Amino acid sequence: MKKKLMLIDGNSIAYRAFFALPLLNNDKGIHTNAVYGFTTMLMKVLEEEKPTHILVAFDAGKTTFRHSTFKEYKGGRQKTPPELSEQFPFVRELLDAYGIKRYELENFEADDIIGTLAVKAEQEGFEVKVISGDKDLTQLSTGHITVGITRKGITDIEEYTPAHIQEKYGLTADQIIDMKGLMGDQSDNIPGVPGVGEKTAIKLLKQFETLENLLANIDQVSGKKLKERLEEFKDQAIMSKELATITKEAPVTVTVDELSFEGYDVEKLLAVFKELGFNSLLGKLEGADEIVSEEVKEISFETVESITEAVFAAENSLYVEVLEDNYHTGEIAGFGLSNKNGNFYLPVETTLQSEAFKQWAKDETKRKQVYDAKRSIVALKRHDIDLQGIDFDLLLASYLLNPSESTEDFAGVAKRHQFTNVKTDEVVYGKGAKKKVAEGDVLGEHLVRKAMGIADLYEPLLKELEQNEQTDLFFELELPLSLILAKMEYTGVKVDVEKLEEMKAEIAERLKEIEARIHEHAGEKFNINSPKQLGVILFDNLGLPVIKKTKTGYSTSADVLEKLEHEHEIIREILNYRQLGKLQSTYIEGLLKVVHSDSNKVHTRFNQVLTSTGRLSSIDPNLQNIPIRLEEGRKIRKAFIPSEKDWVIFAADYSQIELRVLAHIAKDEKLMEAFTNNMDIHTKTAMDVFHVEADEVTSNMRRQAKAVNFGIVYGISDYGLSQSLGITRKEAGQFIDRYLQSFPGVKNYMEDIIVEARDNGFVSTVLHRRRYIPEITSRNFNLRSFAERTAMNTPIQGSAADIIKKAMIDMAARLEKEGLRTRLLLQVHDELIFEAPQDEIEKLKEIVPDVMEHALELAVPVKVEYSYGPTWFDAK
DNA sequence: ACCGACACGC
DNA sequence: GACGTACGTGTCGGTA
Repeated sequence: MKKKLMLIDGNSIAYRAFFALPLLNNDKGIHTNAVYGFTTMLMKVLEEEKPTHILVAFDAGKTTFRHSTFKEYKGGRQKTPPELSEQFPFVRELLDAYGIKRYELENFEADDIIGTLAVKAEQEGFEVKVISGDKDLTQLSTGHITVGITRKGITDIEEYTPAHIQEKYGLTADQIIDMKGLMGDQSDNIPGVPGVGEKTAIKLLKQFETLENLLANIDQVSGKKLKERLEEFKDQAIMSKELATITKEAPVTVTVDELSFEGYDVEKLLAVFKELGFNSLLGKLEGADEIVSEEVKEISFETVESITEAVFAAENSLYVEVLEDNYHTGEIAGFGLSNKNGNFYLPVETTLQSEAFKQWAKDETKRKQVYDAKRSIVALKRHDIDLQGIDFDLLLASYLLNPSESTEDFAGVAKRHQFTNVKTDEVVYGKGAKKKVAEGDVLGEHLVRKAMGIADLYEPLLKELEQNEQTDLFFELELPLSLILAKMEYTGVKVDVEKLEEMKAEIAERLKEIEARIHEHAGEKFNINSPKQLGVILFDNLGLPVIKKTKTGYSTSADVLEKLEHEHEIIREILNYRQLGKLQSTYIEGLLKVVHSDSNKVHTRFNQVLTSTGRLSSIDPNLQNIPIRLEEGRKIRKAFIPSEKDWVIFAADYSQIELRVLAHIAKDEKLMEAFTNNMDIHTKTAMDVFHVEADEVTSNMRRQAKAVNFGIVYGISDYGLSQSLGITRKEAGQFIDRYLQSFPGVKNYMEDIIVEARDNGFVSTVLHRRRYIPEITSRNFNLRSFAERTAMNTPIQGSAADIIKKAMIDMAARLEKEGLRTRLLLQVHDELIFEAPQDEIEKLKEIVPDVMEHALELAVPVKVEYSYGPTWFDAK
């Protein structure tokens, strides 16, 4: 096996981790963010690189040999924050548990240790991988030494090979130090030549190759000022280069062979992870599963073969297990039940046939606490069992307490709330192809533990909700909504399969023709769906100009192709091919795959516990992204039809709900006035941003205003806006500034909400939905900016989600009250789609807008538009 | 089995 | 001055 040495710059990675992550505390009040970041980075690189040898190098003491050259070296640096210093002993402890050697050397920096060992190892035939957060290290890169520099956060690593350096800077790795000599390095207090930055340095080095050669030929430099500067700071440049040069001859006392890595000691490492509170990482430790799973305490439970009323109590924690993700098709595997009578395992066959169970299930006075109410309801409903009286959903409660935490498996959710007496599903059932229902007692015990977990967490989670003022949000909004969603999903949407088959045949024909023409243009056959092959055809063979690159090659995305449209006829064909191909594979074939053949219906699943803003998502099939924008795609909607003869599809959507919410939250006078007067909001925005009258707003101005409004609603950056408008970032930034000047109330809101997020650590919606935004205090500009946009955007998007959710609940109640047969089928973020009997249309025209518009009262009017027809396509 | 590129909706 | 820039779902090709 090839020997591979990994050299990690310990100080640098710890620093990066510390500044990239929010200040985490473990339960003992020790800060752990740097250790945590260090660990995640380590796990990732061990997994990816599989090194045979490793060393983590640290800086030793304050002074190094460089200080004798320049006593100000690294001067002006801020003191290491105590919150970070206190973490270093834990980093060392962590490395020891990993069985990774660490090393420091008096008078030398970690860089020098790494440089020296890298060269030694390369000479001994090793592949060498260096990991640091400091770009200086890239100078070490050679054919066998690759330097990985952490990018965003700490686990995203950019690989610097000589080729990559050449591509990025147009320089060789050796020239990196010449560049540093010229431009200096503020963080190390290396002066360089004042006025010379990266751009100038690269330009000069391309011409003169080395600093020495440049300084010997200053007369050939163009630019008077530059010449003078180089002349004046000649010595300083030489010294700077010297400071930036990593020595490859440090008196390192370890040999490369001593650094062999034998793999970590699982038990030791587990102990360290536990001490630090790294619960989320426990599961990622290979071999840890067995150890973790051994730790659950013993429980006793009873397997109930024949159910009588006596097993149930007034309050019951019930866990319904469906192993498959898709509970519309997957079967129930069993039940766990926990109440004051004891802990019970109810095997699936007997339970589903038990009349006692059925009666208990539908008795709403018998209270049930569950995990994932919607899943439980639908799974039971398929067996004609009506589950009523649910007054707690652990999954839903946990989501409301922190929507950013993932909710993949019971054990993970429970553990977050300190219930650990349950194994993960993966441990019990296995994963991937090996996943299967556990046998009798093993299954029983697992399900009982889950029921016990629900029982255990019921009170504490209610209390937490109460403390967050989220009791109403839980009981009045999300829990009732889950019942409505269950019904919608179970009802399903009827699909015109014949229509889809027709479209499939027609599109297949057209695709074939386009494909032939594309191959004709290209002069050869290739896979048009492969961006890689397409890139070769367009940019290598046809020689079209390269607009954008991805990290794997040429970009062939639609925005790139649109810019090339006039360069070659093939482009138009490819765009058409893509459009039709998307329709065919995702929407026609994809939809046909998930149609239930007995009913010709699709049963999506709405994920109620996924997004951090409070929106729903939809899968299997995703019915929230059915095409509408382009006419060709919109036709897909013709295949969505009512499930009963002579019924119609009735669709109602909120007009500009997010911007109305913004007007409400920000109390912006002009925005409120615009909505009160029922103005076209994009035209109004254009008038204010461009300072023109209504009749002077051109279509282009309106288009730009619309994009700005879009940006406000989705929290995009100036860069994002520049991309969508095809303008520069600077211009986009100016647009945003002008917008904010035009709507000072909005500007104030944006400023205030950021302060609020910083003070509280979270932002809230009108119905007290929360989203924590720890990165808001990050010292990393990117993370912080992103967090700020999140803080601005979440209350807007989240409150809009609150409103439509409330409308769904009110709507269900209203339909019930009016005795209508109309059924709610879908929610698509700002619209509700129903199927309805013809004779209820007139009634719906009145009540649907009424209910939706008054779900929550805002400071501005809320407007709903509706339409209906024989298919979803016609409801436009 | 997983990742990146791409494309659809809001 | 660079960083890398709404989210969620699904398909495909390419590689493991």
